[in-house]
Amino acid sequence: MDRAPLEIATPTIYDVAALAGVSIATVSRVLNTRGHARPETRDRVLDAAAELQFVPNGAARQLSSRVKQVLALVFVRPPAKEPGDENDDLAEVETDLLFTDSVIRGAEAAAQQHGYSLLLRGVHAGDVATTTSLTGKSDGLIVLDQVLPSHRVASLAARTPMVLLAGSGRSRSARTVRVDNRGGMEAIAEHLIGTHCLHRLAFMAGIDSSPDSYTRAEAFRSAVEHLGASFEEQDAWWSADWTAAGAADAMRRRIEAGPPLPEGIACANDQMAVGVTHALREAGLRVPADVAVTGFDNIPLARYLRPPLTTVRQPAQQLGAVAVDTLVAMTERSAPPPRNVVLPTHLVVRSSCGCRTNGRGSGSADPRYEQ
Amino acid sequence: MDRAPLEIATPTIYDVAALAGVSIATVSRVLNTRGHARPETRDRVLDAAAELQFVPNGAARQLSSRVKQVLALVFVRPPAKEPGDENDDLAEVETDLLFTDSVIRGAEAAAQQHGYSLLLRGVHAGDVATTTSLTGKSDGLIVLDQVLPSHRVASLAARTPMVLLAGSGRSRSARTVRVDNRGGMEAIAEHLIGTHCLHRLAFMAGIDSSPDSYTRAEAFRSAVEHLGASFEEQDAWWSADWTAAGAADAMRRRIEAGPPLPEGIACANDQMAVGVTHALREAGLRVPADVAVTGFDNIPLARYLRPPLTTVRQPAQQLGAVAVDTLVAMTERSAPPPRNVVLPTHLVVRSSCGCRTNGRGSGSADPRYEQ
DNA sequence: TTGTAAGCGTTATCAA
DNA sequence: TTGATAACGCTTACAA
Repeated sequence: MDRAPLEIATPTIYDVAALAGVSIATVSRVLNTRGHARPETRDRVLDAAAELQFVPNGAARQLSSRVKQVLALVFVRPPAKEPGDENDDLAEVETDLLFTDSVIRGAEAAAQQHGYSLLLRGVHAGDVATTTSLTGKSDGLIVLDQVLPSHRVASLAARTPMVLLAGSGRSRSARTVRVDNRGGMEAIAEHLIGTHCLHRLAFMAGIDSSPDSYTRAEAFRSAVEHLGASFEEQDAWWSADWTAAGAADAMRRRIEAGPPLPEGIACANDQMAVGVTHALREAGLRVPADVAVTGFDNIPLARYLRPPLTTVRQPAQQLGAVAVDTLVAMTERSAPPPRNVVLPTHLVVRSSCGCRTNGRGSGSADPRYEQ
Repeated sequence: MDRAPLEIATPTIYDVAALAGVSIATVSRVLNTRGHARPETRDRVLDAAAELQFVPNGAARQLSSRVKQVLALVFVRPPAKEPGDENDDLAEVETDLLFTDSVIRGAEAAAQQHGYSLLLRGVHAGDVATTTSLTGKSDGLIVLDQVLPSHRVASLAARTPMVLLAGSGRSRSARTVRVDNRGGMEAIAEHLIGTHCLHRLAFMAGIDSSPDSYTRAEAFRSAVEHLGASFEEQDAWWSADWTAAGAADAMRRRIEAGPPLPEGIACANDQMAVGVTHALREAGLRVPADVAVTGFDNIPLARYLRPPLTTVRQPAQQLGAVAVDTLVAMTERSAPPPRNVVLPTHLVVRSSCGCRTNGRGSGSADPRYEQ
């Protein structure tokens, strides 16, 4: 308590050894509980380390042990906006990346369970240099969709453990983890057509360079046609982004173009479903009475929207977690990692498709109701 | 093209030097563009590095240069749920952490601009050990609210550059970055009382161990009383968490407890405002006609809710960015970092408070309308 | 059980 | 302009 605090800027293992009167090897062994030490020396070392508040230098440890205990996650950051209208744009960007956030969260949680930390890096699409440099700082790479062109993926994957996330799943060179987009959209199509007998359908897509968006659009279109409903070219709108605002704008334009409007609109994510609903309502149209609307993702607020949103649940956090598990398996060679993983999606039926929900009562907020 | 690819597991600077016929010192100089090299040797080195796809080992570089170019961000992860009802719980957890996600995003973006990566680590509240160990892997620490008890903060801050985020702002030992919670809640109180002449008000708080929640509750209560409206003990509900579901439950319980209900309910975040609105509507009450509801955060979907949510915008991304800027200033001693930063909040008036919004037309989706 | 010493792959300081 | 060579702080044989 009244002891003068030792003033060593940042103590090394040598300082601890000196204070405890042992060699650095002993300190290392004690601190890593490797080998056996006499209880007495053990205590001396521990005391010394505590007194100096010793924290091992990560770089040195990594260099020596050849293991970094770090996994890097690379994602695409939308290009920076002009300064000025900053705040509003930030809000939109935020919407845009909700999915990435969930993946990050899941990955971080899984990494932690394996004893790893997550190194985060947003890059511009195609930025090979920074992606590559992360290789030197981590034991393995998780690369989100759209970060690298496929030939780059191949050459990187040859040199370092790497998992490709949420892409088309077509890479031959890297392990891949993704979600069953196709199954989800087929379920939506079946529901709209089979249950609600809708015939004229449309799709609101996200950024058109995204395989996720493309796959969902394609799956929906082919399911719709296969089920005998129509899907006219005019009604395959492509919004500029994944946001509610972008979708609302696209919907307004479509409304101005004049009737006949489709009877049902499937959106590539939940935020866009919100935007579409908003625009329809502005124009005096009712959802779902006049037009049915569905989403994709099942964001937490989906069940509280009006009307509660029918959507597809995709396990975004699990996506990140599985990627980490795979990467750890590759790095530690503990178990043979699966080559390609496809996680299931589930239709979540609420009211925006036209299904009746007991608007009062606790029904609509009860997960059991939603299957 | 038809050259046999060199097979070196992971090439070092020695391999590059050998291939280029120079010393490792020269390789290092060329690659870091330090000092001058003859163009000819320069090219030889660059070619060799390219051919081997050389990527410097981060650990070695860090150890030698004493700079890691890594900033760590520590946040509290809610305790893990029991396996079993996994999916639904994940959805809730997700809601809960939106704020943290934004901070992370802002921090990552700022870090990147300074040339740093972000090391992410979720911990359980009070987990000193892992927090400390991050010290060894990074140049500085950003510690989110609730991670460490204050005496730990002090001792850690003495040993490593560190910024405390979104806390009470009371730490004497560490730099602090937070948001003007008080100003935001005062604006809400003034609006509800001054503009809408409401007299019986209530507050829906988040987790009660959170300084953010506490500060908002306190600020609202004192503003309300100062303005001559009433704030009765019975109506200071505390929901178990920050989620829509938790708030809906709390609201249902309050409704069951019987009238008189408050005329206005201020919530500590937007998600809870959604839950409160949902529960009120279940009970046949109209928002805002019967009860006004407000939020805090201004999440992207807020303007698309029904009714569009009156709330307080807080610059979550900027919070993370400022923390990083401060940390970098501390680490590089480039500029004197500010000791305590308080970022402004802004009232965003929409309709859930009782203000009229043109429900049709583009007004409600137009940011300019909202001040 | 403990200590000595050889790496780990860089950067950086000297000489040459 | 280049090349030896000494750190950097740790882990880990190998000896004692």
